[in-house]
Amino acid sequence: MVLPRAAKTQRRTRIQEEKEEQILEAALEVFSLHGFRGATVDQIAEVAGMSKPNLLYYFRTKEAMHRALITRVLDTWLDPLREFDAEGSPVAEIRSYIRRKLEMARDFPRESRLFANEILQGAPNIEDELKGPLKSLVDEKAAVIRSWARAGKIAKCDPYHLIFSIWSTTQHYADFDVQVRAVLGQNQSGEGRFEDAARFLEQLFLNGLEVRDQPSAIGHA
Amino acid sequence: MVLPRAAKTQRRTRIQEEKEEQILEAALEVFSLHGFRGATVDQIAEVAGMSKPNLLYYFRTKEAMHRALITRVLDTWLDPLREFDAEGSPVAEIRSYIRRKLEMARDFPRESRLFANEILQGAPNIEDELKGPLKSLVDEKAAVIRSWARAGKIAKCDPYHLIFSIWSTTQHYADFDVQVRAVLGQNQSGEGRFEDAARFLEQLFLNGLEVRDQPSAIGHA
DNA sequence: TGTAATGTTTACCAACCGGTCAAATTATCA
DNA sequence: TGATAATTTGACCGGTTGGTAAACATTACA
Repeated sequence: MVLPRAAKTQRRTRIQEEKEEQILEAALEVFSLHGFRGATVDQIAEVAGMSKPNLLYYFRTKEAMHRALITRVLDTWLDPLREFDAEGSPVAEIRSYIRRKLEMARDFPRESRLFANEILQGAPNIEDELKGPLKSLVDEKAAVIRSWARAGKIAKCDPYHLIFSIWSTTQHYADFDVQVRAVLGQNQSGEGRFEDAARFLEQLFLNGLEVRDQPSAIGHA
Repeated sequence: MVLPRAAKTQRRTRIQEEKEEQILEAALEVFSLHGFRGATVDQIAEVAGMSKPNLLYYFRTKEAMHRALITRVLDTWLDPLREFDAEGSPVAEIRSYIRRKLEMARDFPRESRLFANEILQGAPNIEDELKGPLKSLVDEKAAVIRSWARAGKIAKCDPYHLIFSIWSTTQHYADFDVQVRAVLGQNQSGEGRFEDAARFLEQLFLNGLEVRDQPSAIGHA
């Protein structure tokens, strides 16, 4: 008898595990580049090196593939924020958070783009996950940052917008990679690019642009 | 005789001008939400309120529509950076640049998303424009920023990454709007959101997170 | 007004889309 | 080994895609 997907109570075959991995890898490649609607099953099948019906044997629909992929990526994508430690030193925590997010942008740009594509197109499939788990996690960490600010360990600021700005600046190097390369030119596109970005972002977030000789000459509004 | 598009030497009709505007408006709506491949001509035609063949009478192909749209948007999108004035006060220039970019993210989110979609998908149609006009403009402004840093008017920093970080933080509020709303919840999704973001970004870029009482206690690396 | 250019629509096409089906092939294990 | 279940494939389907042809309607203007 044909079991299109492994029955619920049955454990997965070795082949199933391998092929599903293979498919999700290919799906990541294609979805991250074209978004959900722009990606085609044929294309994913070709990248995965198997026939379309074979692919659809493991994931019955294009949407099921996308869902599986998004869920997995979203989970690992939030790891750096989870590690954000309330007990640690604020400066060290923020610096290492920036560094980790930047490393993820460098090492997993496709995951970043997949996520960006999804959000950009209105997040039709993960709205619940954004309003649920994501919001809870951010709320929790925002409270930590706020307590640091209240204790005078860092400047007073809106913790949510701080988190947004760390997300956006770091992910920019994955999502807008083409633009970054085009602007920097070939000379600066090498490995140094990553270190330059890290150095700048640490400076920006920890020290700001203020000239240190004139402590408070620059007010705001 | 049928002239699918206005002949080169002929000036454009009133109807031509109106309809092309109407089409590009609809195209912006659809392309910005689904990207190039994800958008369909039928959909654009429906939003524009005309039949598909009629639409294709003004823009012969989907790609021509997209190209016309991207070119126009890219041009106005760079206006704020063009206004960046070498003669002005660094603090005032940076602050007003942030403010203007943020206003554009608020008032023209579709334009921002269109651009983000294009870059995200590898910028197949505007690579030349990125490496040409865009790079030139950024190079020019980066030189200004560097001269400010050399003159001690602002802290020394990589001007390119500074520009990237202003782009990313401000455009984040347009491109990732769904996520921002989900995280902030309904209470903070109103008009105050914009002002909060503006206040935070000005603080971040002009003052940094440093506590002023201990001027240089926070080193980097 | 007449008429030629411009604008619009209906009907249509070939290619491609996501997905199905039944037959063929391969792995598993008593 | 043999039989049963798991995997793979080619052929195919109805719907959608970008785009075309030609008839029809409207505008601009002498």
